[in-house]
Parts: sequence; C-alpha cells; structure tokens
Amino acid sequence: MAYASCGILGRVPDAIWSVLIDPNRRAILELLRERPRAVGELVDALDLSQPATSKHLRVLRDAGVVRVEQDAQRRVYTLDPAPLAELDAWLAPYRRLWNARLDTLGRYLDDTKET
Amino acid sequence: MAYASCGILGRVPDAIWSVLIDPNRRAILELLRERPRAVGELVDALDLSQPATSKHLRVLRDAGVVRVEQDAQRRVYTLDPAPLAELDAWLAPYRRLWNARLDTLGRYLDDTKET
DNA sequence: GAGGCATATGCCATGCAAGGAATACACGCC
DNA sequence: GGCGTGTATTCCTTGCATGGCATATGCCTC
Repeated sequence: MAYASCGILGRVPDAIWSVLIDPNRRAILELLRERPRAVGELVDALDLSQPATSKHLRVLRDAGVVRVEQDAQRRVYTLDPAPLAELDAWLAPYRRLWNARLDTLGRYLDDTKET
Repeated sequence: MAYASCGILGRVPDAIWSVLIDPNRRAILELLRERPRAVGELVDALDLSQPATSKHLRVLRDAGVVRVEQDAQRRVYTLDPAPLAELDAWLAPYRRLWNARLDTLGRYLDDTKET
C-alpha cells in the first residue's frame, strides 16, 4: 500500500525474504501473476513433485503473498502482491542512490553534448 | 543503470538474490549506504567475527553491490547500488498489480463518499 | 627485516532448507 | 459407505550456507 512505499513501515518481514530466496517460489509468483491456478497446474508448469510444490505454497501462504480458495478437491491459489510493497519500501533508499548516479551521468552527457 | 530499470535485462542474477537472503549482508548494505567503511568498522557495528564479516563482504563483492578500495592495511568498502536496479525491475510487474489495487480502493472510497 | 595491525582464506562442525517417497486428509461421486 | 481424485503433511536424507577458530597474506613502522 501507499504507506509502505513511503518507507514508513520499515522492516521487511523475514518471511518475505525467505519467499524470494527460492527460484521455484519466484516462478510460482510469476505464474500466479498471470492468473490464479490450482496446485496441479503449478505442478505441471514447474518441474517439481506435487508435495514439493505444496510445501512452497505453504511458505508463500505464510508470507501472505498468495491466497487459497477451495474448489471441490482443488485449491486455487491467487497472488496477493501487497506484502511485496514492503520489499519496494526497503529498496527505496537504494533507488535514490542509483537515480543520483543516473542524474550525474545525465549531466555528464549534457555537458559533453554542449562541448 | 538505465537499461536495467527499464526492465530490458529481465533476469535478476542469482548472486543478487543470495545477497539479500542474509540479514547480516542486508545490514552491511545499510551501513554502507550511510558512508564507505573499513572492515573493522563493520565488524564493530555488526555482532560478527571478523572472518565472518569478510566472508559476507566477499559475497557482496561477487554480486557487485560493493567495491573495495585499499588504504594501507585497511580495505574500505563502498556501496554500489546499481545491481539492485535489477531487483527493482523484477519487482515492477508486481508493483503494477498493487497499484491497481490501490486504484480500486481509491475508487471505492470516492464512491462511498458520494453516497 | 622483525613485529604488529588489518583483512582474507581454509578447515571444520553445525544447522537448516529442499526434495523424494509414503501417507494422511478432504471432497465428490456412484 | 467405498472409491478415485486432488492436495497437504510427515519422515528421512542430502546438500549447502553460516560461523568459529586457526592461519595465511599484505602493508606499514621502526
């Protein structure tokens, strides 16, 4: 949310970091970015066993970046990007730094153009 | 740099992710955000042994997020935020999503106000 | 060039996260 | 109520990253 990207919230929960560590979990996030999917779909898309996939989904659930909805025997997972805003907030101060660098580069280019 | 935050580069290198996993490494980044520091300074600031600190610095160096400069026996580390732009690029599609949510929320609030 | 300081590296032990296999659980259908 | 499908959980093993300790390396001073 807005207050998160303003940097007021400060600390990124460990759960969020641990989500990002794993490539498979990042892959799941990207798949869910497209549309909600049942577990079986994810299993097919990733090259992973069903139990392994379920375990990753558990981590994602605990971190709050996905939500489950039950549809008969299937469980459909949906992306909830909100917690990632914390990550964005964490990144903000660094973003300022590399933007400063870009500004410097920009001025340099302008100056050389004038020469 | 610019091309990174434009999202052209796509994949965040594994090295960047592995940097972020560790709380101590994130702490080092934050310390260096303030100003460049020698290893000894970092050892004091973190609650870590000197060897452990050096190992983390190695990881950070390999990922390209810090640079070293030698000053007699001391090595002064400086933050280089550029590679973090890749992370920013990775985050971009998700940012769009939570912004969309905020817009929805905004409209909802506007509507209820009108009622 | 010997000794002392600052940092890096090697080796070892420990802990922990990830994946596989088997199994438990939940739901719908006949 | 038994059965098949879809998903979660448990147990176990393995690999890997972390940190401490000891030690190597580099540099400066006397």
